[in-house]
Amino acid sequence: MGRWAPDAAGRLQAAAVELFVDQGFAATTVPQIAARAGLTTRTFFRHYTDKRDVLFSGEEELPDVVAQVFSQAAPDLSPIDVVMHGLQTVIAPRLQDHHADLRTRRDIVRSDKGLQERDAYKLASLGHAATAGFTDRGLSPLYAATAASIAVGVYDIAVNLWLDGDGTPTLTDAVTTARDALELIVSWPPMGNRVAPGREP
Amino acid sequence: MGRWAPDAAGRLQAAAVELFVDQGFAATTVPQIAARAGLTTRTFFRHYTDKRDVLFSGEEELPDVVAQVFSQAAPDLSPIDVVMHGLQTVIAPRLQDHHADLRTRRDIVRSDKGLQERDAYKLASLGHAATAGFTDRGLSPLYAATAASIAVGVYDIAVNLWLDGDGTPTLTDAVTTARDALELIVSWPPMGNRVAPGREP
DNA sequence: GTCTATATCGCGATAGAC
DNA sequence: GTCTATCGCGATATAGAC
Repeated sequence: MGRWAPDAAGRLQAAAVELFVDQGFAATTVPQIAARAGLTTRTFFRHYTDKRDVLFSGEEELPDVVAQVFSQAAPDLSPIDVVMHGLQTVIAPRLQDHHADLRTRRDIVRSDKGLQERDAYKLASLGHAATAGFTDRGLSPLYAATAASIAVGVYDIAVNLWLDGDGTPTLTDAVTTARDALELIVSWPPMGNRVAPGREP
Repeated sequence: MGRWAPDAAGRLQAAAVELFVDQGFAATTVPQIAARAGLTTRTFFRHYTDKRDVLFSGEEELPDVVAQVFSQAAPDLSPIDVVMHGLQTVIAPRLQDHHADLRTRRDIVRSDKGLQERDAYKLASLGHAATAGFTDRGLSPLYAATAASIAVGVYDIAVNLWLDGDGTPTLTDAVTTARDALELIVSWPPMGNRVAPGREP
């Protein structure tokens, strides 16, 4: 392509993030974004379905990535180990080099309710993909949904834990931390069997 | 009797649901909804912040309900038991008489991506409220977020399980079923090679 | 209640790339 | 030529301002 400057989508995204950081998401209009990228409003909407979408590009692949995780996981792994295997070997490597960008993105998302909605939806979509993957492995709908819910929870908590810090510990470490927390909460000693009452393990 | 027919919000909601079922969410305009309720577009937006909001009224109270759950729970309950106690004694009773309406609503929500986004956001908001509740009980941020994630997962899975059926088994039964599934998945006997090193079973 | 900004999208035209 | 990305115009509806 020669008539047009290359990577229109990328330029639009860069322009959008700059403007969002600078003047806020709500105060930024699509015409502003398009103008800064040297394009028209109409072209913006050809690359992104709406104004929020510019912050979520690249995440449409995630369902495919999830499918890839399940196709690679050994058939005799426990559901939790499938989750851990997928997060450690496929998801974490995709994110770990973008700590700063992801943190900037998280700050923008947190500033606007509409973006938080889209973010929550993307997480739920991940869950649906995981449910399908577990169903393919032979789990019942109930167990598949449960395992997927755990997967989404561990992923979300781990990523946010990782973004709260400066990148170390790594996302891989955070995933393990989140899984350990999950197992601890689920196996929290009932009040009758508690050895050391009142102590948070 | 005043100058206006009573329960404008209720009439708007009823009109909206009828139109959504009839012609779909996207194809229904706010002026249509308002006209069917005998009101103006402006009045619609005085009662609901946007077109989607008409399907989510009554859920703003949920964070308050969650706070109520935590204030009522015995201080020595395990996190999971707090979740179970809250779902069984506070949440389930509020929903159990609206099986048919909630199912209609779920069908509408599933028909539109924007509604699914709002739905996912509401669930995430519940999670934030639960995180705050667990933090108030003295849990660390990590454990509070983990317990809240479990709470949201059990709630979501239980409600959908309940709505998949005809109302029996009850929502209370579904909550127990969801918790049992969670414990089974988490304690699934390990069978394969571990990806993450250093874990003691 | 009225007025208006602006998000969103359909349609036809255009300008190079192959 | 055909294909694809872009442009320009315009229409509609949401949503908020006055």
